[in-house]
Amino acid sequence: MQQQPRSVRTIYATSARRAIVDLLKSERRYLTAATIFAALKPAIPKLALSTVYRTLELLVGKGTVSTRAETNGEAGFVFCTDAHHHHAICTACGHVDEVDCDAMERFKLDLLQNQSFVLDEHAVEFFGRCARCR
Amino acid sequence: MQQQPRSVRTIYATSARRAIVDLLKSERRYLTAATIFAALKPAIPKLALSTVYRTLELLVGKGTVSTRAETNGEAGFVFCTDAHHHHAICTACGHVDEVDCDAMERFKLDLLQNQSFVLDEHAVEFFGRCARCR
DNA sequence: CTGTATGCAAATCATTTGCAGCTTA
DNA sequence: TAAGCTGCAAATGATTTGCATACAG
Repeated sequence: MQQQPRSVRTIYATSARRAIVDLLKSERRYLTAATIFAALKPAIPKLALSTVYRTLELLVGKGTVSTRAETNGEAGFVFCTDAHHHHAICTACGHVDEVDCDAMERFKLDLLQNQSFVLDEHAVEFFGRCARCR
Repeated sequence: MQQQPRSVRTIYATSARRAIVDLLKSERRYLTAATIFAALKPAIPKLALSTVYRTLELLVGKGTVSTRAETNGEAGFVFCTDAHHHHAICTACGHVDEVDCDAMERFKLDLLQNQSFVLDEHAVEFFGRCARCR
């Protein structure tokens, strides 16, 4: 079940890619492809929306970016680490923080004891107020 | 911020609606509009996909059905109660169980004490093995 | 130079909508 | 009967893809 090395493909560090990663890194909240495109278009006039989509797909594959479906059907993207974690989303500013898993582990044990459900995977999103907005 | 009573609209119990609800009730796992359509088409030849969508929208509004985005971009729908709860999804059969919130409340307290994050809302999905598939 | 990435425009595909005819209450 | 539904076909809107050209290494 190993990932096949498929003849090493060199990934180029182009200006478009750098710009997209930089934006995601500085924003740290869910952005749609269209939003990213609109934000960078002025600085990079020849940028194409398809390039944004292709770059995001690449980043999600690398684990550098996490994605989720927004309520309106669009996809949102955030910069994040690839370690297992969950998102704490501020309802005031949209800032996305990562939540460590220690508390989650305790919760998992609790769930097993009280509902005898064997927890393998979980997807969690928390909505509340971050330190700055409190 | 109250919901306006908007001149009471009578909701008809049509055969198409009954069929869709019955299917969701008996399956108890995430189904896409297309899947539902394909499953009922043989029995109801004149059924239209748009009717399936319109019915699902109605059910989600009533709280009878819960929806989520599948990985391939389609929307999945499950029958469920309208009380606040979370889903425990069996990775073997896809069966969706509801998880009560007591454990969640304890988790919330834990999160506040250890990461000082004020939890307002949360969206959780658990993946594991249900009693039948264990 | 050579393998990658990009822009552009056209193609997909799930979901939505307008409208005239059909049903339910 | 009237208020709600439904099917049908066409419209929408996000995302994807083919291809010739531009660029990074």
